[in-house]
Formats: sequence, structure tokens, C-alpha cells
Amino acid sequence: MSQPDFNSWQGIQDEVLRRIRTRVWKPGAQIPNEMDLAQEFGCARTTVNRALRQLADDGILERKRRSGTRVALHPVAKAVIDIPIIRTEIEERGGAYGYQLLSNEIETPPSKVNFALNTSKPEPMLHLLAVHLMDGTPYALEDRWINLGTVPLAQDVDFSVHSANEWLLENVPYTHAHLSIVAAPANAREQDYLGAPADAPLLQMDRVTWQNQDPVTFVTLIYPPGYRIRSQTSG
Amino acid sequence: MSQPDFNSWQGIQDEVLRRIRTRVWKPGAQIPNEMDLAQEFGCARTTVNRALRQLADDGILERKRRSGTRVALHPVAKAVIDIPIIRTEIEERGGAYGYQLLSNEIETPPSKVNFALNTSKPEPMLHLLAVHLMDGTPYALEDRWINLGTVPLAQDVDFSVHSANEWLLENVPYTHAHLSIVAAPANAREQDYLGAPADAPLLQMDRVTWQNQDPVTFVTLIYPPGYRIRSQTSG
DNA sequence: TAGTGGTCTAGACCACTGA
DNA sequence: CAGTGGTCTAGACCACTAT
Repeated sequence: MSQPDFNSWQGIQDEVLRRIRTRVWKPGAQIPNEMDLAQEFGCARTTVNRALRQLADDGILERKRRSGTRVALHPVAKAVIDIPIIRTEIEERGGAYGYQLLSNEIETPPSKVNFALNTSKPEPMLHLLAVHLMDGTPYALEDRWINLGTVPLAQDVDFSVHSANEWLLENVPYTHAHLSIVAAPANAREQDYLGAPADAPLLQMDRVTWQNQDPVTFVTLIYPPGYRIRSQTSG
Repeated sequence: MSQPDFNSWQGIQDEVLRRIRTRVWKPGAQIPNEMDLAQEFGCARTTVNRALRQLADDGILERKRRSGTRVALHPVAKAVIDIPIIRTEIEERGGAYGYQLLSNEIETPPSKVNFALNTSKPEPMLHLLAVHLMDGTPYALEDRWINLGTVPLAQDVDFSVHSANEWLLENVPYTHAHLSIVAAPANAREQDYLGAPADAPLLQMDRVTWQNQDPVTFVTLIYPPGYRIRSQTSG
């Protein structure tokens, strides 16, 4: 039997989790305050604080000044999805990466794009269509709009060499992004470039990125039938 | 002009992020050590540590003892998806929640389920099929296998009253989970219960949860056409 | 007003790892 | 060996909020 180590914040966190899982501390119930826990565990309040703060960040505890700490009633599970550069994703799977630019034009975006980017006055944007390949077969279709108002430099880049996916990540820092995932049927374009049967169910990932208040880019990534997004979760 | 507050860990974090975004500190480059930064910002090393530690947790910095702190070369973007209880999800959208159990049997699981749960010797499991409703219309179809070896209690629960989604979350704590998302065509069952056209593209979410080494449940949630999973990302 | 968590400080020791 | 981050401590003050 190894004794749990209550002189480390991780040891304390493990013990707190154990008490929550075994219902010693039930959902919704208040747990002792930091001072009392510090005394029980024989450590400084700071150490208890570190352990509990992280659990609160993870949504397992709810803390309020003055009213104390409670076990969250409905611990919302959170799944973290890694969104690597596509080249990296393919190479990590042990495949050879390929890339092909299909079209590259400056156009007035459709209202869907203006809505997503929150651009009220439609101005021409850079519209790119490209396909990413793994070992020569289509891995993902990338349909991207770049707001030249925010990223004027993009006008001078040769996107037949660099994929916009990489160029933007490496050259245009963003402050925040929105992402949504939906299932959509393959249309003629996707039949052509992904080799998908007509109306096959495809996973589609839409992402909008921002630089402070300024919209940077709206991208739709479309994956062939059967593609899975994976993630792990802690409970 | 409001002066940044270098006496708070958040102020320091903002400044560090600013330097990374503006390429003052370039990807891959080493940044000053904690002592020097503390001196520059006029605060305690602990405060700098708190700011940098969180950025390292987020994958923006890479830290190693003795060799120091570097800006991550390929900051993998991470999207966090909240996975609430379905009732909660519906009620937060302002809808009325409904639930209907469609079938409830003890069966030997197909190999797909055994594979996902890593159960080598196939033993009968509890197999549930249910539909969640928002304002009377189908919101999600739930196809669930519960490992009675890990959760024998489940045998005595009336799942026509409690949804397994809620009962498990409230009564069976898990330690970790795997999740995957895929697009799949509507089959006959989904046409019936979700009201989806034949072969319509549906978003499907598979989740496996574990209690330490023991598999708890394998659930597939299938959503009607057009359903979106959303998330925000920090960059 | 009083009790709780949130944070900062100054100092200390430790764990890891490159030279 | 020495320099770096990782952590703990004891104490302090502050911010919020239930009473």
C-alpha cells in the first residue's frame, strides 16, 4: 500500500476526485473550505487552492467567493479535439503528403461567408479551392475565403506552392476561432475531387478565425466518407 | 490608454501572447527565464510561473527544466467541445425535452462493440435504443450498450423513465472516455425514428467510457440532418 | 460585516537535464 | 556541476457576496 501524498497538489486532487467518485462528496454538495482542507491534509492553503482551482477549471467543481466550493451538479464532459496542420496530420499517420491548388480567384463572397465573417459590406475576398492528398489519394477538400482587408499580404502569396492552411497558421496569428462540424452530402464538386459517390455522407468542418475584431478567414474542410474526428476526455 | 497590469498573472500572460503574436518572440525561439521576466515585469517569479505554466498547458509554450522555455513551433490548435446531458442541451436551447425508450434487451454484442470496449470474451450486455425529443420532434437517436460486468446495477433500472444518458452520468462515474465523430447515411431505423430521408447524411458521435480499466458503456448518438457540433478555440 | 476564494510575495528546496 | 522550471510554504491583502 502506497500512501497518497497529501503534500503535493496532485495527490490532493486525486483524493478529492476519489471522494467525488465514491460519493463521499455528492453532486451539488458543499465541500470544506480551503483552510480546513489544508489542515486536514497537513499542507498550505495555496496547495489546496492549486488542486481545487484546476478542478474548477475542468468543470468538476463550482467555486464562489464567500459561498464556498460545491461539486458540480452536471459535470459537463469536455472533449478536446486537436486541429493540426493537415500536412502534419497526414505525416503523423505515416502517409506522404500531397497538395494541389484547384482554383484561386478574387470574388465577392456569398452571403453565407459574409454572415460567418460578420462582414456587413461585401468586399471582394480571396477564394481558394485546394485538395490535400495522402499517398496520392484525396484526404480533404479545402474551400477557403481570405479577408484581404485583414490580410492584404495574402494577395502576393503563391498558394500553388504553400497551402493556405499552413501559410496562414505560420504567418497570420489569430486571437480566437469558431468551429462547427456537420454532415453533408457529396455534391458534384466533391464527387470529382474526393472521389466520393453522389450524395455520400461527408464530414464537414467549418472554421472562422479572428484577429481581435477583424475576421481573417472562413474555411470549410470536407473529408471523404468514413473519416473520423477523434478525441479523448477526462472524467 | 490603459497601462497593462504586469502585477497580475493575466496581465503578464497577455503581454507574452502579444509578443508571440507580433513575432517579437518567434516560433521555436527561446524566451527569457522566469527570474529575468519577473525582474522585467517587476513581480515575483511565482506570478510569471503561473502565467507561463498555463500557456504551456495550452500548447503555446514548451518548457523543459534546465533548457528553458520556447515558443511552440506548431501550436496545435485545440477545440473544446462541451458534451452536456442531452436534456440540458435541449433545455438550454429553450426547447421542451422528451424521451422515449424504443427497445431494451440483454444481448450478446456485435464484434464492433466488443472491439470498442476491448472485451475479449463476449458476454451479454444491456442494449438500449432510445430517442430524445425537442418540442416533440426527434433530436437524437441513442444506441447504447452497457457492460453489466462493470455496472450490474443497470439491470434493475427502469430506463423507460430515466434516460441511460442521465442515469449513467449521475450514478456511474467514469475515469476517461474516447470519442469519435463520423458522417453516416440514414438507414431504415434512422428514417423511422429521426424522420430522415433515406441515405441522408447524419452526424454520428461514438463514445466509449471507462472506469479505470473496466469498460462501462459504448454509445452511439445519431443526429438528424443539419445538426452541428460547435466549439470555440483560443489561439 | 464577515467568510470565502483569488492572488501576490519572498523565500526555499527539489527534479531534471545539458555541459 | 549548475541553471532551469516545478512546487511548497507562510503570510498577506483583496474581491466578492451572503447575511
